[in-house]
Amino acid sequence: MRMNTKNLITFKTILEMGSFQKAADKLGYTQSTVTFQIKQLEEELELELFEKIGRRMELTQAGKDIMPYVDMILQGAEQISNYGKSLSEISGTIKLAIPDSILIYTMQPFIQAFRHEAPNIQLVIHSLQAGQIIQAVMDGIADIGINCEKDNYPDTIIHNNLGTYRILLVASPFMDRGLLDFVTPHQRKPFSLICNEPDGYYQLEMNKYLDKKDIVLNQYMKVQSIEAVKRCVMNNLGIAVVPSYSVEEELKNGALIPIKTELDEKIYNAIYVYHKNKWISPQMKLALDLLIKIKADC
Amino acid sequence: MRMNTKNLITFKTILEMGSFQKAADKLGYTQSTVTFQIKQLEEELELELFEKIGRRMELTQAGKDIMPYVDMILQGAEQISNYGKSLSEISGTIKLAIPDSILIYTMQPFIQAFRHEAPNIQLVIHSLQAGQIIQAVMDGIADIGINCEKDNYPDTIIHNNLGTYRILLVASPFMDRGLLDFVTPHQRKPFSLICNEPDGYYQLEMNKYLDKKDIVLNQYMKVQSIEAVKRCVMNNLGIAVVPSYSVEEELKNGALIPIKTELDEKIYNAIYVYHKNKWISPQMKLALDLLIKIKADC
DNA sequence: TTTCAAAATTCGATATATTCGATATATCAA
DNA sequence: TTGATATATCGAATATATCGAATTTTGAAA
Repeated sequence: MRMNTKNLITFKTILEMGSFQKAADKLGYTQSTVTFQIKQLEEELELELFEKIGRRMELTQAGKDIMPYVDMILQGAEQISNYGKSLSEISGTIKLAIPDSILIYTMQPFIQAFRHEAPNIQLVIHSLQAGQIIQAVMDGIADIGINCEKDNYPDTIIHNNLGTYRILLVASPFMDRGLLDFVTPHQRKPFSLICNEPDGYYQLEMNKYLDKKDIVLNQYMKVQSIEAVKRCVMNNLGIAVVPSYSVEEELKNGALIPIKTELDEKIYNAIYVYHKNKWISPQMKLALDLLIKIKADC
Repeated sequence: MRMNTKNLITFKTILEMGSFQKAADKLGYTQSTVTFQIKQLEEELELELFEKIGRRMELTQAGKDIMPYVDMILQGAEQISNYGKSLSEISGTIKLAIPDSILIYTMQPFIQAFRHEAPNIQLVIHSLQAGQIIQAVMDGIADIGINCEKDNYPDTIIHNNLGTYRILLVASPFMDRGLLDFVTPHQRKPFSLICNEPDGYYQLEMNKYLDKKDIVLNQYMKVQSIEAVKRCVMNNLGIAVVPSYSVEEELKNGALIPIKTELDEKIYNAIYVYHKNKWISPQMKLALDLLIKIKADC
């Protein structure tokens, strides 16, 4: 039952970095020290943690099974080391799983608020395929996931809606209205599609739609930010695909106009999910509280 | 964030034993080693754990505050060290708080079953006043409490009924029926009150009743076990106060007869309680499962 | 007040544990 | 086979933990 956090941290670092050598580099040890520490840990726990598969070290079943308890120990140690510290001082890590690109924009207010409230908590963002989010949360790879699906969760997963939004195609009000028919198929359009993330979710959805309709635009134009996208569209440099919430203001005051497409009705949800059985650390509580707060502000 | 279980165990042992010296004795260290370990722990955690109040070491507020996390760490370590072991091999401690004496009898089947299933889990039984049970569970002094009250629990406490029973005054069927009026006040009875636990709950309740009625018995007679009590009563050596469940068989076959008192209607409950926010370790789960199983068997 | 006993602390000596650096071994791919 | 990559082993240097003896602190008894 004798055990120390140093060896456990080395153990976790090996899993994170993928090799003894890289863990040694990260932790400032030599590789032989890491080998020694793991051997010592294995003796202390009376368990084999790794087995050599070829030139790779792989976690044994026992190693996988004890992970929740290793985390329990390290979490406990982390909480103690944060004792008495204010929100702006506490450290730790929160791992978010977010489906590729699209939702980053939605999450911006959250990420900013989080960094502001607790600058020392490391916010690790895994960008994953939408289908892998739940798995990541179930496996404990991510503490919190952001997902699009509204239903169909296993009951070990707690989920809450953060808001709904639509994908819109927008244009400048000075654009020739005759060119804005995006329903009739087989067209060639003499203007650009402006975007900031060509591989983003909106973009891909819209591309699929345009492909299906065989509507081809002049060229693609990539700019830095979604703000830049909007300004370009307002200056009639082309049209753009945007999430509805990002252009609400401009649609209201007429700086931008929506283009009718058959994608109009497509509604998306931003849902945050986390594992039911996970201990909610103060760090995680802060993240969840902020998600709810940001939602209320919208 | 560097920390080891050795120092934490020493820390916990000091609290348990009440002094550095006793902790050193228990753990097989010298006193100076314990001092060193605590000093080291304080440096690692960057916290003062003890303050000298006179010649006594008292836990600081910080010391109290971090206890849940210390427990979290030691629990985690315990689970790892139990990994792969069968139920009969796993170790650990479960602390029960039981109101003085009375319920020990009711708990006997549970205690036996528990010892049988997991002989290496130490079952610590705190005998407390009924009023202190909830507090003990809330303070984390006890993992599971057994209580008599049916309602009126704070919502941090989970409670479940284990069974109900009554207090009975029993006599031999050969006893002169004329002597068995325990309702009319101011009587002197020419026989003994037999009991095995003079300070037990039943006994005290019955004493109160007899005092109020001013019914005085010949003498008190103390025997070893509740089984002995029953045998004495059957042999007409006197009468006894017993919980109803312990004499069901004898009442049915007529070996004993109930004496009518105004206590007849008094119903007691055995309720087990535990803290909602506590992590339910496999050891604790076993205890809770057995409590439910024993209940079902009754 | 003085004295005593029960605790905790300090400190030097020593045994034990940790880390490094160099080298050996194993595996895969070319 | 050779080169690249990865872990294991071993001895020496260093750091840490423990003990035991002497010291200090404190409350209570004389």
